[in-house]
Amino acid sequence: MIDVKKMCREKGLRMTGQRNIIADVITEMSLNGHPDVNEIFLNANEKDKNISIATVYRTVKLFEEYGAIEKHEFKDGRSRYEAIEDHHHDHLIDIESGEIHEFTNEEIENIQRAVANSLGYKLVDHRLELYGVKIKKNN
Amino acid sequence: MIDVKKMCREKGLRMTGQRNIIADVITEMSLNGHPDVNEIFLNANEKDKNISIATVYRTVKLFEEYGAIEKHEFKDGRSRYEAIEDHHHDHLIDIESGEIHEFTNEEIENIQRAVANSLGYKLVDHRLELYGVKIKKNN
DNA sequence: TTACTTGCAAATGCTTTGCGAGCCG
DNA sequence: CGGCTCGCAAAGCATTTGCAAGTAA
Repeated sequence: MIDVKKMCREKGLRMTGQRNIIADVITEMSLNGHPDVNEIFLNANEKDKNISIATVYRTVKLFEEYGAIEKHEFKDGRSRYEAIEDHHHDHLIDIESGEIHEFTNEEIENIQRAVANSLGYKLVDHRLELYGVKIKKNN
Repeated sequence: MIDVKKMCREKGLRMTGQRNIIADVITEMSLNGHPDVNEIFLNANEKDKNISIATVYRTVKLFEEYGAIEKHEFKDGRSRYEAIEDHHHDHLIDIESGEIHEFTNEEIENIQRAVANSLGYKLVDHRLELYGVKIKKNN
């Protein structure tokens, strides 16, 4: 996983107290999840009462523009974020629990590129989300 | 493409004047696009001034629940709809023009199912969108 | 110092909903 | 008739933004 604070600082983003805390919170929460803005806000605000949700919105947008975090819009309506990881991956969402699993599949990536080309396009972005229910073993 | 009006009627949905018009409009517009609620509203309202946007929202939700139309939420923020087609397909969106192309790829479908299974899940839904830019021939 | 940031509250944009009137079966 | 629908306007929700005060470099 990349270092959000470091990357932003190196790219010239002014790192304020709020931004540092928000970067820490996102990094931390990315370890086991894909937090939405409100969850990020709650955690950040706990560490510094002087952080508003407007700042969280402005900051995640900046971090995303600086290529330090990634935004996802799954079917639950809100935007979720995670620190950029070293390798690209897609997601499988448990529609019963909301649990999110990551997976990588090079084959799908290749076919996507081929499909885009066959339609006369250069693939610049994509979205692949699987929605499923846990398979129960004993029945 | 399925017959929206017929399917809803057969499944017992009360077909009012407004619903019939909205069904017609969506069927028509599905022939060459993926209209959003406002576009559907503008067309429907033209045929019958007595159709409000609230009714369009309520109606597309119903049609979707009755399995007659499909809802898509691409990265442009609003919901887009299209009459259900005979064969499943995914979409490639031209990020410059907004143009939407449909494609089918059985291989990707199979891999998705396999990936879900390998994670212990039964695939019940998925979302695959490609975003690209047109390849220009002469340069 | 000086441009960039922030918190607050107001404004957005899309979508949903309460309510009383109207319509379908 | 009786419940389902409708239009209207108000309400919701997530997100954005104007502004005056505060802050990093």
